[in-house]
Amino acid sequence: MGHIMSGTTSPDLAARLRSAGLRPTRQRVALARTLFEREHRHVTAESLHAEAKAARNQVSLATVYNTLNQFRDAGLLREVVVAPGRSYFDTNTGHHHHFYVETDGELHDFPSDKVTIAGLPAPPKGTKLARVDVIVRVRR
Amino acid sequence: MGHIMSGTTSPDLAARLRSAGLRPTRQRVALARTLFEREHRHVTAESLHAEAKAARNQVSLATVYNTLNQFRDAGLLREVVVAPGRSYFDTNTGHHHHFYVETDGELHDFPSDKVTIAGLPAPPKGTKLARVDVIVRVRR
DNA sequence: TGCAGTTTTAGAATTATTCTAATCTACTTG
DNA sequence: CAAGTAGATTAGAATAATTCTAAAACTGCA
Repeated sequence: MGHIMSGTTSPDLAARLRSAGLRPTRQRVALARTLFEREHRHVTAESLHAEAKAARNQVSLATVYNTLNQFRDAGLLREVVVAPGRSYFDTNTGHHHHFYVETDGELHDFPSDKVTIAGLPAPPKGTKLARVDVIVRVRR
Repeated sequence: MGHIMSGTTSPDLAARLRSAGLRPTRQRVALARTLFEREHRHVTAESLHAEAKAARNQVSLATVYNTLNQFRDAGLLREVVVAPGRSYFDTNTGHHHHFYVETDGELHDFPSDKVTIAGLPAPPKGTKLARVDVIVRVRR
C-alpha cells in the first residue's frame, strides 16, 4: 500500500482521471499527484498553486481553478465552504463533517459514522436531499 | 402585535442600536427597519442595498456592507456562509439551522429544538466550541 | 504522422468586498 | 442652543477570489 512513485508518470492516477472523463494531461496528473498520493487534505486554489510551483510543476493559476472545479464535478474532490471569500477543497469525498477553527482558518475532518442527527424536518416541497453538512465552529 | 410605525423614527430601533453600541444614524435606522420590522429574513449586501434604494432610502453600498458587519458583530444578525462568493445575513439570531436549495440559492431556516446531534467528537486541543451549524443541502 | 478537438495559459474581466480620505452628522460640553 | 469632535457616510479606488477570452500547445485517434 501507498508505494509512492517517483519520477515517472503514475498509471493509476492517469486511469483514475480517464475514468472520470478527464484527459490525463501533464498538469492534471501533477495536481492529482499532490492531491491524492498522500493523506487526505484540504487545499485552496492558491495553496495548491503555490505547492505546484514549489514542486517545479509549471501550472497556471487558471488551470488550478479549472482542475479543482473539474475534480469536484467528477466527484474526486469535495468543496467545503465555511468562510466568506475562500473555498476549500477536500480530498476526502466520503461521509464526514468538519471542525472549523474560526480564529485561524483551519479545517479538520471528522468521521460521520459515530454522529447521529435526529429530528431533521422534511426537505421543502419539490426538493430532494443532497447532503447534510455539519460544521462545528470552534475558536482558540 | 406587529404594529408597524409609518413615517416617523422608531424609538425601539434607535434604542436597540444604541444598546448595541451603535449610533442610530439615519442609514442604520433605515436598514434596521427593513431588516427587523417584519418576519425573519435573509439578505445579501446587494439585495439589501437594492431594497433600500427601492424604498427611497439613500444608502451607499459601502454603508450597507459596514452596517451588515456591525450588526453581525453586535449579534443583531448572523452571517451564513453556504455557497462560495456570497454571504447571507440572517435576522434570526436564535438557535436554528438551514436548508440550502443549491439549484437556486435559496436559504430557509428551521428550528433546532427538535434536532438532536449525538456523537460529535471533542473539539481539537486548545479550542472551545463556538457553534454547531447544520446545513441541509437539497436540490430541485 | 496529421489533425480535430481539448487543454493550457497569460492576462483581461467580473464579482464580492474592503479601503481611503474627504465630507457630513450625532452627541457632548459650555 | 452653538460648537467641537469623534464617529459615520460616501464615491470611488483598491483588493481578492475567481472566471473568461482568445491564442498557442497538447492529446489521442485515424
